[in-house]
Amino acid sequence: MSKDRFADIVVNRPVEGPFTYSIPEELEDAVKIGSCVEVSFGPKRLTGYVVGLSPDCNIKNVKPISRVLDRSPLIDTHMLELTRWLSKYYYSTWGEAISAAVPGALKKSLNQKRRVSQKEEDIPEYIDGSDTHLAPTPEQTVALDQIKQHIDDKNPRVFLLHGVTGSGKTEVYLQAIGHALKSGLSSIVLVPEISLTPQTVARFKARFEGKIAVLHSRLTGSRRASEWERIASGEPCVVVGARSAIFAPIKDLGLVVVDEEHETSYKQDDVPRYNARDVAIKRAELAGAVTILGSATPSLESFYAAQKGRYVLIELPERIDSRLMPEVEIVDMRDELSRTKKLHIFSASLKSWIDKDVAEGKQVILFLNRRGFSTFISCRKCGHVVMCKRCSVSLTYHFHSKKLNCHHCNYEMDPPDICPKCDSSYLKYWGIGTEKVESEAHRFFPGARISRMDTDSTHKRGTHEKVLSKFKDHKIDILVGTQMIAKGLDFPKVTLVGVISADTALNLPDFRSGERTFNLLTQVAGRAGRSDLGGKVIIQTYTPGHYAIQAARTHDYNSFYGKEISFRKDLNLPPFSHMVTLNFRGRSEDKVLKVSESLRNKLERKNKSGKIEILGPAPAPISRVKGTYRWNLFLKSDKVERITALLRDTIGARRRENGIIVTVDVDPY
DNA sequence: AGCACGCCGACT
DNA sequence: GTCGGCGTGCTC
Repeated sequence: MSKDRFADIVVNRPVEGPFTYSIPEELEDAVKIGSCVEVSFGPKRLTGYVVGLSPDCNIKNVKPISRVLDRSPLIDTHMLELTRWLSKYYYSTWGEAISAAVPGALKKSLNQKRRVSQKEEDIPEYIDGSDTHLAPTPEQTVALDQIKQHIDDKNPRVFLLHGVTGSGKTEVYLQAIGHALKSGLSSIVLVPEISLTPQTVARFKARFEGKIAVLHSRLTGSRRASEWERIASGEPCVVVGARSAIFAPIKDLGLVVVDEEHETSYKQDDVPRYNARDVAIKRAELAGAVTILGSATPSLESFYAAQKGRYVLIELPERIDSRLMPEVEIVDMRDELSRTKKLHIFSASLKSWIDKDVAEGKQVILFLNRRGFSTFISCRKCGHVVMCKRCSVSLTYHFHSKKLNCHHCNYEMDPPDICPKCDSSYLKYWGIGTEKVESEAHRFFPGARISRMDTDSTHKRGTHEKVLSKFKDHKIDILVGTQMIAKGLDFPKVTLVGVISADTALNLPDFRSGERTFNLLTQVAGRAGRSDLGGKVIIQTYTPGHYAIQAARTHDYNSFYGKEISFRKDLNLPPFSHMVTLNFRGRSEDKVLKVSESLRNKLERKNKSGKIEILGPAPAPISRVKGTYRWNLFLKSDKVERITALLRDTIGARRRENGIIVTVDVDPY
């Protein structure tokens, strides 16, 4: 066999490769498939990845590889295959996909001296002591038997574990992971970034001491690199991490767990715009590993796949301790308005429940999905609304800073005394945010100890933890907050959760608003009644009849799913189709519109089979941000590949069209 | 993505 | 006559 003297290399740029470079003799032994190398690319020196080797090439002016950056390849052939798939599916280049899969810090630390990794003599053996486990319920036993069998058979099935908080999903994960470890197989556990807390990690560490590797986005560079290398060493282990942990360099993968699979934080918002849940399924498929998706409120996509038999559905219907679900009361704020002739933040029912619970020494959470004091100010004479100069959104009044603030570009200004349009002095502050809820709570419940938690209140480091621990110690009676307080927190003395308005999420211009609202309400409601004290949830809304709200009241996922899926079917929305969003951005709205229209026409002409539905251009939900205009095209089809093929044929890897920035988002979330 | 090249409008 | 706008094309 002749020597491989040339290497195919991809780079982290939006250019389709690979590009061929020659291998200098002195690098012959070091350049392998998966190697990370430095090459001169045009006028620049870039990091590239070797994706192929060959003895000859037919390109005239081949440049040599400058140097090799790693000792042994960072990426194995499985990871090459996965990133190749990812780049095709999510419409990025291969180099960009590989770059997303290899942590940046690792690339930098490659050439630094390595410390000899510490010997880990004190690792206790994996304890399979069933004494530390809760006795499995019949549902758990059935689920586990199936999962274990599939792990043993290297059968890459996807299991959808549907169960409320406390139904024992984590126990199923832990035992499945334990089973994989016994066979020498590693696991990856994906959790949403916000859930990657010391408490979560501790739960896994307690069971698999010494075998846990944590990949957190806030790990320092060297720490991240050392975790990466430890995983790559090949010892069976359990990787716990957020989105990018799906690329952990595990050798023998037996199981991938995606907890809270419906979470939007699994979607990366820059190139490559992948969804870690779907990458997880693909990775498991390539490795012959089992995937477990877990959620109390599965995404429509996943539940539909389970209904169709593509995934195995496992229902864990009861709370493991058979505690009752909290009672949910819906308050129709229209009645409230016509009865009192005034707009109150707290309905009569919510107010009396807060009074009662605080008096009884219990705790209350008040939830509102919106920061600030007043969400907009407008003129009573001419109707003018004070807007951000650069964005198409109203400015929110913040009480503590006494400023108007744009929630999109963070622009800040002093509130005007007179209407900027007609000079009248009849400016009225409208709309409620968490600040207003907090101040009204002080007014209505003067004896109570009240705190607020949202991104405004927790800017200073540590404030977040301080408020939470004060709440835990019951030094706070009423906690007001945004979704920040909706996730996973377990406060046994919280007996009442008030949702100030369920309508903020419901009225967003997005086909997933119903799903988001149901998820959010279910999540928030789960904060109440986590002890024998019981729980009560009060949801205030102007649209009490909406099925997302009604289903949240009865804790009935199936009823929600039934309504939502028929709506999706009627409009041919996911999961009945795949969607790709094209976003056009530029300083001239005229040009943005022209470019998007001309691309629409081009796509229309090439869409000969008519199997792709093209919608738009339509202004983006926030049509102007920081002075740039944004318009969208929506492409729908049965298969993503049909759409991306059409795009490759029209715009290729180009991300700019006549000076307008074009971004492609596959399966937007 | 950068960056060079190249072709038409308003300036010393 | 040229300076410079951005539209187009290339990177092994």
